Amino acid sequence: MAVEQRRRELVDAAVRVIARDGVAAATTRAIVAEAGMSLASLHYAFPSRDHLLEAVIAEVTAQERRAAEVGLLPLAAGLHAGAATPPRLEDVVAEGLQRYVDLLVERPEREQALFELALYAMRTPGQRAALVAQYAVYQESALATLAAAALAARSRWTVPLDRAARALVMATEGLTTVWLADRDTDAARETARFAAGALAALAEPVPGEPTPVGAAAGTGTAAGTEEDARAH
Amino acid sequence: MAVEQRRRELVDAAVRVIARDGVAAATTRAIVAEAGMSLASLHYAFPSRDHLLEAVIAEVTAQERRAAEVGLLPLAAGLHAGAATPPRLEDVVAEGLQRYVDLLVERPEREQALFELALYAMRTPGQRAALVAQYAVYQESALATLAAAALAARSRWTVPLDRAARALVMATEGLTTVWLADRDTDAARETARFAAGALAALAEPVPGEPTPVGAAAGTGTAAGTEEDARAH
DNA sequence: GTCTATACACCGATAGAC
DNA sequence: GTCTATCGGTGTATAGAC
Repeated sequence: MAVEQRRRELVDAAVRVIARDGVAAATTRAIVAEAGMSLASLHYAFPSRDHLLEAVIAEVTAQERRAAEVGLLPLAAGLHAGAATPPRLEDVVAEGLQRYVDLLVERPEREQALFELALYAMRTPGQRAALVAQYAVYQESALATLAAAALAARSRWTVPLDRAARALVMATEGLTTVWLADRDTDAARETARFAAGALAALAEPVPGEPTPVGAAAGTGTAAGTEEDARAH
Repeated sequence: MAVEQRRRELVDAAVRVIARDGVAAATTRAIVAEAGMSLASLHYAFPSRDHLLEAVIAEVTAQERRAAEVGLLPLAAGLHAGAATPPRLEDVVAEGLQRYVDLLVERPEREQALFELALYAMRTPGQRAALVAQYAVYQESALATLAAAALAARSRWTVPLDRAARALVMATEGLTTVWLADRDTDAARETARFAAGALAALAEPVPGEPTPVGAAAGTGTAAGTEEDARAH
């Protein structure tokens, strides 16, 4: 087997173990058992466990990026469709955050694993770069999402977009942390709506465009917005 | 030595080790070395490492509660002083969040340790109760702080207070997570101000009271607000 | 390249002398 | 109550046969 292929399989196996049992349980033995190979193969493909985990962080970061890009597609599609009365920005953002909560409730292990990996990276000297890259992806995704959302709602941001994006990342991280602790989904949805309103207040309608009248909730066209903003 | 005293010393030692080196490094041996006692003493005072860590979580939770109560004092003092023109609620909340950022920048190990303990509790079956208690304290502290802040700013909340409190907890957790990852203090302060504005929008001035005119920033009387909201 | 076997350190927990 | 000494298990990493 090619070394590259073996590396990929090991990383995938490590991702599964970490999601299921946590970083602490992701021992070299547990990972090779999951991958169905021998212990020595791991040290042939990677010089150490830390190097393998570094590759794991890079891989999940890349996955987040892909998920964010895919998540933007339905939003872009919604742009072409409804040219008459655009949805309210608050509703677009809220819909996206609700989608994110769906994702969170559906696969909490993934979010928890991402947190554990981030904390592991904070404690491990050589992993800071990987950690920074991870959050840079969150920030970029949030930025792209907010830009697309404003376009869909015929609005423009009244603050520098990176500031709004950072606020969205903060909200998503906070939402995740608290939900992981108390598992109160209803409360999380409420808080998500609050965050959407707060973010939407940072934008204004573009003049000379058709403005949304009333609550344009449920148009459905602009769905799928922020599962990407943080994607996980 | 009394067993109770020994337990206290072990818990304190464990807190120091965890803050310095993380939960994974808080082995029984590392803890007793920090406490300056023998390995057997730990198992005399606690039946297992997990039981000790449970006591650790309870202890830091109690510390958070005390920190929150102490943090409310200056706010209450500010109430008596400035009866003329109350500060704007947004400024009161912002000031408190800035204080929290100060705390975060000053002692990041503590915040990181709290996250690690929370994740440990999520993974360990018998520790869910301790985890829920931890976040209940955050929620209570946020609630008390927002109530006091509204009083100081002669305002009243237009949404159920527990909803606003949860939003504050979310903001604080998100602020912490992102800052721990990227260490961008300026961005954190900016985001904190955004969160303060968003929260203040959930309240309105109490009619028949003197309303604040202009930006009443820098009165200083209502300082020390939310280091308590999440306290850590 | 891939395996088995193993080195060596450290883990949580306990036995048993004092 | 407190200690030293040690058990059984598991961790990462490697040696060496194939």
